[in-house]
Amino acid sequence: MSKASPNHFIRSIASNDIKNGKHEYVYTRFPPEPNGYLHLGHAKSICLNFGLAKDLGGRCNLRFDDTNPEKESDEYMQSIKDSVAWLGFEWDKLCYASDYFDELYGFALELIDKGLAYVDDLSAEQMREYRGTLTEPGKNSPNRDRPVAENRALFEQMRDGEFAEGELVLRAKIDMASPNISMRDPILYRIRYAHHYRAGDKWCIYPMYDFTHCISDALEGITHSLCTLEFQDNRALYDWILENITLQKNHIGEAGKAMPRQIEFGRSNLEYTLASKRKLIQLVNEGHVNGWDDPRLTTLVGLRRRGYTPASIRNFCAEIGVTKKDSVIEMTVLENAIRHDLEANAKRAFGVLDPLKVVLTNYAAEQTESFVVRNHPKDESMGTRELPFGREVYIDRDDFMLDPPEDFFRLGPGREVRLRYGYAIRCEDVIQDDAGEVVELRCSYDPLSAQGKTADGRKIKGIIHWVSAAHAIDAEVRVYDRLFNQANPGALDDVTEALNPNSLTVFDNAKLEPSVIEADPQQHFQFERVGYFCFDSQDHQPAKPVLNRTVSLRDSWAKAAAKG
RNA sequence: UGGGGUGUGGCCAAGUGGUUAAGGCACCGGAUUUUGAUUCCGGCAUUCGAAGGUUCGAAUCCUUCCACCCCAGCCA
Repeated sequence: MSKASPNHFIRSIASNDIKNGKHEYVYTRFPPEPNGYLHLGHAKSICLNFGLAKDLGGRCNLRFDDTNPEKESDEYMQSIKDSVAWLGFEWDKLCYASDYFDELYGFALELIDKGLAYVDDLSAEQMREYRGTLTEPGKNSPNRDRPVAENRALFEQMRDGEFAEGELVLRAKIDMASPNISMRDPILYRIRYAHHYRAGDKWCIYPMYDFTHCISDALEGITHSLCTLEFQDNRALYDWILENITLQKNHIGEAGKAMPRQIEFGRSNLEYTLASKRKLIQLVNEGHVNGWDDPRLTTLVGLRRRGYTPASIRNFCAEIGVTKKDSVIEMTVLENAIRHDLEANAKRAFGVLDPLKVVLTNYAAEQTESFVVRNHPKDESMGTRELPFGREVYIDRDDFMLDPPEDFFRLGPGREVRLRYGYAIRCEDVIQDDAGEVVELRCSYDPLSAQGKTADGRKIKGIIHWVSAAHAIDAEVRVYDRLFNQANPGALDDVTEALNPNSLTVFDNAKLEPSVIEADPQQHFQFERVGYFCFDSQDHQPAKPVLNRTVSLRDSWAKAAAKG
């Protein structure tokens, strides 16, 4: 269901603003801080911002909100650019808040000159005391009425490096008694002697988010500034700043006939996953996962490595909607999105994860043949391939039971199944080792059972996949399960308590049909009856194939079996 | 207990005073099937956080109450 742009409250606001002539077109921005890797939550924001602009004929910038040099890096910035592009979006302009540092400084001076900002020397602790509490108003700083000229001189000295970190800050002069704590003389600039990954060492004062963001929006001509719910209180400050500085006409932008409007939407969390950067870093650093792109992570790089397609993530985002309510999405929604995409677009192949050897005792030892099979059961344009067959084949251990129940349609002693696209076989003998483990099956095949028919017209209910032993390619296949066994691991102080010990299962003796290895390494497969797979982007080599299971196929048998 | 938000089926989510409360995911039936997949068809909220009220008529308007989330970084 590639959803055609569902309507939601932000879309309604934006299209009304165009209809009413408030703006000529919509102009949005996706404003990440380059201090970590993007995850599924960011994908929602990316799809919202870029999608809105695309659908309404507007534009969208990628803007790095890089005002905190100690946490930001070029590596993160590059990765974010890659992920946005990978998701399939093109930014109108690539912007950096750090490119506005000169202008921002100028606006700060304007506020000082208007008596709307002052330099304060209260310590962090004192400032916290002066700020008051949720229920009590704050009180004015003794520096609040410092003369304009002095403020200006002090601020310039701050910029010139004449003070130590933490010694002075620039504050807006608003209202220490405001019930909205964001308005209690918020800090606009702080001193940081840190190297900025883009601005270098040019500055030792850096603007705060609230001061930077609204002005960046205005400078770019952003019409709709979309952000998450926790910024609702900050909106008053956003508006206050823009109302109190002098923007040139072109600052409001070619599109903008009015100031940008901040609109907040709810975050979406996925069950059994983590979005907190801090906790993700812990998992990476402590080695619980293998890097930011571990396929069990819902980082965009992780999902990509796992085999999720950009379209599936876009569809997922369309599916979950945009509202003013934080939501918790079930894992099946994401899985449905990728299954839906890959069902239509992935080539079929045979792969056996846990091989059990089957010898066809009445098939000549030297004989081989091959079957021409379709790459997709419903899409002829995906072509055909040749599937080699011989006396020995591998089947999946799951497809055999020593003492199967009646409704097990697969192989068991004396039972008959069809090797998909090939012959019907009957299990004549089971070979077990000393420990009782089944190590081989001796079967007879019915030479008259090709093409899905049988000579006597008997129906064969069970159909299983297989790989010719003589032609099989050895591979390592990694099968993933949820990383956590609790729906909301983020609520835990120590997320490692909720780690699922079985989140990764390695099948290091998997057998694949030979056509798989000839494929484009970017390709996605469906191993019939098993799931969707892709080559691992880090560890795969043609001589030593490594694949990831993106997601299993739906399995109503397993579901029924689990229910008992 | 200050301010800002949110409450529609298991999870999302349409709906903005007028016939039986969209749709997706999940779930339960059944059909088709050389993937126990896909596809198809059917079922799945007398009820919209609760209680009052207005109205011929309310999930939609009013009142009160309840629950949950966010805000007291020189983070974003």
